Amino acid sequence: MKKLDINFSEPLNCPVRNVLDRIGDKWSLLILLVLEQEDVLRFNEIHQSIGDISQKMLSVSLKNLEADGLVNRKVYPQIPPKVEYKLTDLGKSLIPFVNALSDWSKQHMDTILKNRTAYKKKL
Amino acid sequence: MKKLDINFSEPLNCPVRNVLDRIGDKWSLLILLVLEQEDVLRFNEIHQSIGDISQKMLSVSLKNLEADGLVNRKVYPQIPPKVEYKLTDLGKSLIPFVNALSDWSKQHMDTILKNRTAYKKKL
DNA sequence: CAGTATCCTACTGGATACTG
DNA sequence: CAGTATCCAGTAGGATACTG
Repeated sequence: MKKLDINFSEPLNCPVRNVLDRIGDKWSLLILLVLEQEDVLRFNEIHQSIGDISQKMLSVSLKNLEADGLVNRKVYPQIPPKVEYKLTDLGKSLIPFVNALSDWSKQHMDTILKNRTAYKKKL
Repeated sequence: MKKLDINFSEPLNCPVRNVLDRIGDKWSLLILLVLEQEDVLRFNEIHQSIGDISQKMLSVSLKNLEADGLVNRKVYPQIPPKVEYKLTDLGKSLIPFVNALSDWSKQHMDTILKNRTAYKKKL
């Protein structure tokens, strides 16, 4: 058997797994991109920007992003409460790669969709 | 409310969603990276390279990648059967972005893990 | 060798209702 | 306003056994 340089099967050791576990969920990347476009947003602003995300998932995703240090959460102690979210520098540093991926997808989306259709017909 | 350039909530219209749905699963990217390192691999070689993937998930993931046109599947009609997998040009074109993401992750993994620990303590 | 088929669990994420 | 709490359904994915 061929020996690989990277041991992909060791999740803790594997950068791909590490980045994907955070990024590969349904909403995190979307939230990062929304925050990048608007700089600072409140909870409900993100909620409405994304549209079809539930309050629960927005809350969970924001917590995860905050825990990883990708998003900053600033609470204004007032009533009614006001909370602002923005990207940290670490979060910002990830954006170019996400955009690169998004561009690749834009470029090849048509091809991929055609491939899928053709593949189904072959079956 | 602020108006966003991209409508993220339209999955079919959203390149981020499109690329993520294929990429964000547990194994697809790993398979692409393994194939990139080894050029051509048979089913069981991929299986053993990744280590902890089940036969089922390898089969499913390979089918998806093949359907999208990212991986080529070549069958040698002989007994016992022999099937070779390799990246298509489309598949290869995705690799640099995956590697970029992987590099970012390598660079910041320690920071992120520390952030997570610190965040937990705050709770 | 290269998969399928079947069963099963655990987690993701949605809907709804409630709260400081 | 900015969330929690609770319940629930669908699915991703693992274990095992089997097949051409």
